[in-house]
Amino acid sequence: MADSGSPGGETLLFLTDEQLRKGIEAMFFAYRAFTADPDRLLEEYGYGRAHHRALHFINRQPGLTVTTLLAVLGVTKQSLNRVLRTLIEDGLVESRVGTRDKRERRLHLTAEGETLERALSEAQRGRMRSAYRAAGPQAVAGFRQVLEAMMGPDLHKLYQMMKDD
Amino acid sequence: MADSGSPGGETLLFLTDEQLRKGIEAMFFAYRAFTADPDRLLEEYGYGRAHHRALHFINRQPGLTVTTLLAVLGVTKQSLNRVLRTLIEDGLVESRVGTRDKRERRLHLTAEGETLERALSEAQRGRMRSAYRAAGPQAVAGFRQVLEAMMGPDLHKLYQMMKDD
DNA sequence: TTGGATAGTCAACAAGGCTGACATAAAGTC
DNA sequence: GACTTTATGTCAGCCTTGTTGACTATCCAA
Repeated sequence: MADSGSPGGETLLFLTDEQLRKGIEAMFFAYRAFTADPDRLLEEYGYGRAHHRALHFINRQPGLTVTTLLAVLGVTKQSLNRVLRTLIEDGLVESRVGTRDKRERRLHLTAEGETLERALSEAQRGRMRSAYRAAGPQAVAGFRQVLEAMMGPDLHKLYQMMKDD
Repeated sequence: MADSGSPGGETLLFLTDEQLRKGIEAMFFAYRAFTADPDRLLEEYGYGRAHHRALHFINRQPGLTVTTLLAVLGVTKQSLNRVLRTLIEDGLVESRVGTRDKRERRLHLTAEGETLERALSEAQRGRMRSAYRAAGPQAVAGFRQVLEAMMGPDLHKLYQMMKDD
C-alpha cells in the first residue's frame, strides 16, 4: 500500500493513547451537554431522565411491550416499573392489554404524553441540530460511524430495531 | 440552488428530525457501552463511576485544586468530597496543601491510584480504540467535530484545558 | 481588621439504579 | 387437566450519587 491508509504508518496517529483520551473526554463533556436541555425541562414537570427515556422509546415504537422496553433501556423491571407507574398515573402513558397475548402490556403515549415527549425531544434535537449544522454532513457521518462501532453488536441490534428514517 | 453543497437543498437531509433522533439514540446506546467496561472493573474495587471520573482528571492534571476539579466534573463540592474522601482514605489520592496559597488542596494520584486509573483507562480505551479503528481516521475527525460542537462553549473550554496530545 | 474566597463537614433528602421474594394471569406443554 | 414457563406487577430494602442548607476554619487582600 502506498502511503495513506497503510496500517502501521503515520495514519495511525489517531489511535494514540492521547487521542483516545481526548475522545473519552469529548464523550464525557458532550454527553453532559446532551442531557442538560431536557433535564431542565423535566425538572419543571417533576420528572427525571428515566421518564424521558421511557417516553422517547414509547414514542418511537408505539405499542411496544414492557419486556422490549426493558431490554432497550437496560434496567431492571422494578426500576422501570416505578417510572412507568407514575407516567401512567399522570396520564402520559397508556397501558393496553395485548390482543393476541393477554399477558403483554402494550405501551402508548396519550395526547398529553406526546406533548411532553415532543417538548423534550425538541430541546434535545435543538442542540443536536446546531452541532450537526456546525460540523457538516461528512462529520455527522463519521460521528454516527464511530458511535455505532462503539456500541457493540448487542446494543447495535437494539439501535437498529428503532424505526429508521 | 444547484444540488450538492447548496444550503437548503438535498444535502440538508442530515438535519431531518428522524436523522437527529437516530443521532440521539446513537449517543444513548454508545454512552452505555462507553461506561460499561470501566463499571465492571470499578465494581470489583467497590467504587462507582464518580470515583473513576475523579481519578481520570486528577491523573490528567496532577496537582489540580479541588475547585478546578469541581468545575470540570460539574458537581457540588459535597458530592465530590464524599468520593474524594474515600479515595484519600484508601490511599489512591493524595491531597497536598498548596505552597503559594495554603487554602488550596493540590490533588495527586499515589502509585496505587495510578495503577487503578491505568486499568480503568485501558478498559475504556480498548473499546474506543476498536471503534476508532473500525471507523477510520476521517470518521474519527467527524466524531470529534460533532462532539465538540455539541458540548457548547463553556464545556469546550474545560475540555481544552485538559493536557493535549 | 474585615470581607471574600477556598476548603471541609454534618445532616437530610431524592432519583434511580440494584437484589430478592412473591403474586397473578395467560400461554404453552405433556 | 396438571404442570411449567412467561409476562407483568409489587413490596421491601439497599447503594451510589446527586442535591440544599448550615456552619466552621483558614487565608488572602484591600
